Amino acid sequence: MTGEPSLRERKKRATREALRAAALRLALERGPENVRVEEIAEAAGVSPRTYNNYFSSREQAIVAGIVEDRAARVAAAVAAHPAEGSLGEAVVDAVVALYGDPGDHPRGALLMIANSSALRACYVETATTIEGALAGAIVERCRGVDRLTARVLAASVAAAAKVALRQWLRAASEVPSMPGFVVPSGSLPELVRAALVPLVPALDAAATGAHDAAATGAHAATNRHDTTSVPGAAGTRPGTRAGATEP
Amino acid sequence: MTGEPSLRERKKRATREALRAAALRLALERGPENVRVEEIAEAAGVSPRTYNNYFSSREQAIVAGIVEDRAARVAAAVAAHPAEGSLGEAVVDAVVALYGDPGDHPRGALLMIANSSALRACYVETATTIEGALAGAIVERCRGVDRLTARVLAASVAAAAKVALRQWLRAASEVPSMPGFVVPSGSLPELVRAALVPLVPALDAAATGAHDAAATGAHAATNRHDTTSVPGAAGTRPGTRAGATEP
DNA sequence: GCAGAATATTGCGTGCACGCAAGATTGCGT
DNA sequence: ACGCAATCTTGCGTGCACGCAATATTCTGC
Repeated sequence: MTGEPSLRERKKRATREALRAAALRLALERGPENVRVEEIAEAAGVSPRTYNNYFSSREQAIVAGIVEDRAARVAAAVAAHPAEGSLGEAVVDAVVALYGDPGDHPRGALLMIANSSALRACYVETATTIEGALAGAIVERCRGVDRLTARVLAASVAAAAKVALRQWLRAASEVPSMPGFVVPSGSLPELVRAALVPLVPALDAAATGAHDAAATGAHAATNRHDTTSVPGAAGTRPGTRAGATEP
Repeated sequence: MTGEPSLRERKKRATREALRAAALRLALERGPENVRVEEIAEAAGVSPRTYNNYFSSREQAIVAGIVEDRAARVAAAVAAHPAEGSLGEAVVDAVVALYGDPGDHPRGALLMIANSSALRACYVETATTIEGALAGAIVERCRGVDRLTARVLAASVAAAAKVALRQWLRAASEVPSMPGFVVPSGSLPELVRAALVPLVPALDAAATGAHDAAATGAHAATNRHDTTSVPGAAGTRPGTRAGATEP
């Protein structure tokens, strides 16, 4: 499925990986605030300018390793879920699994992220990565669902994940003594699941509404609203991500 | 209700307003890319450094006028909605009204925003402004709903609004001839409503689940999913604090 | 292989966001 | 009215993101 790895493609992957690794290593060694992009670039053997061709901010490279292939994984997890289950189950389980499996995280990485305000923001923001793939997986699983609806649901799921992440990271940041030194505690997967549960009705309703009357489950959430009466819904592209705005 | 506007407060409002107005005026006159923060600051009679004490990016000042008091307005709209209606209705109507009423927009403002990639991103991002207020309005309307659930629903609504905004802005940007000159067309309120509809089941389910069995509306969307029957779904971690905006 | 198209890398210049530490301004208690 | 505390403004310095154009590298048809 994944086509040929051309020379160019491999090189790009390699430099990206090198930058990512160097950024994480340096950040862990010297603290995230004491590492400059020039140093990351040098450690990876490219020019500083090239760095910004791969990552649009200093923090992205550091965080990139933790969240490398979220999009692909969540899509696969949704697709892999038994077709008998409801859409809500599938999506919730898939996303929970995403945050349940601690990839190859160097143990101090999450701790470092939790302690840096900039890294926290960047890390939370990466939850949006899954939007496109998740929307695709939803339409793939239940054909007939509106493209717009799928995108909305995917965006909602990502937003819920962001809320969970924020909550998790903040939970420990409010420790009275020792401000500025955060130790994330509690079960992140459970928190993510709890955050996603409120969206299950919406997911199931969309699924049953699209799948036609005889839906998977006997419990069709009655969806009175006709989701197809929309003027213009065109193809979509991921678009560019950029700066952080202050809540 | 609102206390006395102290001198300091008035001055801050004034300079903020001056910056906002100057930014919008200059951007409309000379095009958004041909305005530097130094000029905005000068036009407002403050130092360039002060500008960044009020707005964290160049685009924010330009967009600020269009979306000034979204948070307060949406909260008021939700609260003002007849209590007999469902939560979903209330929230959808409130948000649709937000984007339906074209405040005092100078007519070319939205057009300019639609044509500038940076401004588009910033404008779309402002949808998150409503999150906090909306979450507060939800818990205010239906007591007993989880703080976390309210935050998730609010975030989902904001995310849906963002999807709608993106779609709306993109709809015209894909005009074959004349790329780079966008004319947003179609009914934004309708698009927003369409984007929010898929979330109605989730909103109503949360409301009925929290409010106890006897739901508000006669036509309660039947939803069997008990939002509280999930391990750790409801009042899970003892750290669930709703509250202030995040720095 | 080779020429040319396509694409990636790099250096340079510019504007910008923001931490920091004075200096100016306002708020408040006495 | 006075002085102290709180807060805002400002200048300065630093690092950073990114457009642009030149250069190097890879791809493609022949």
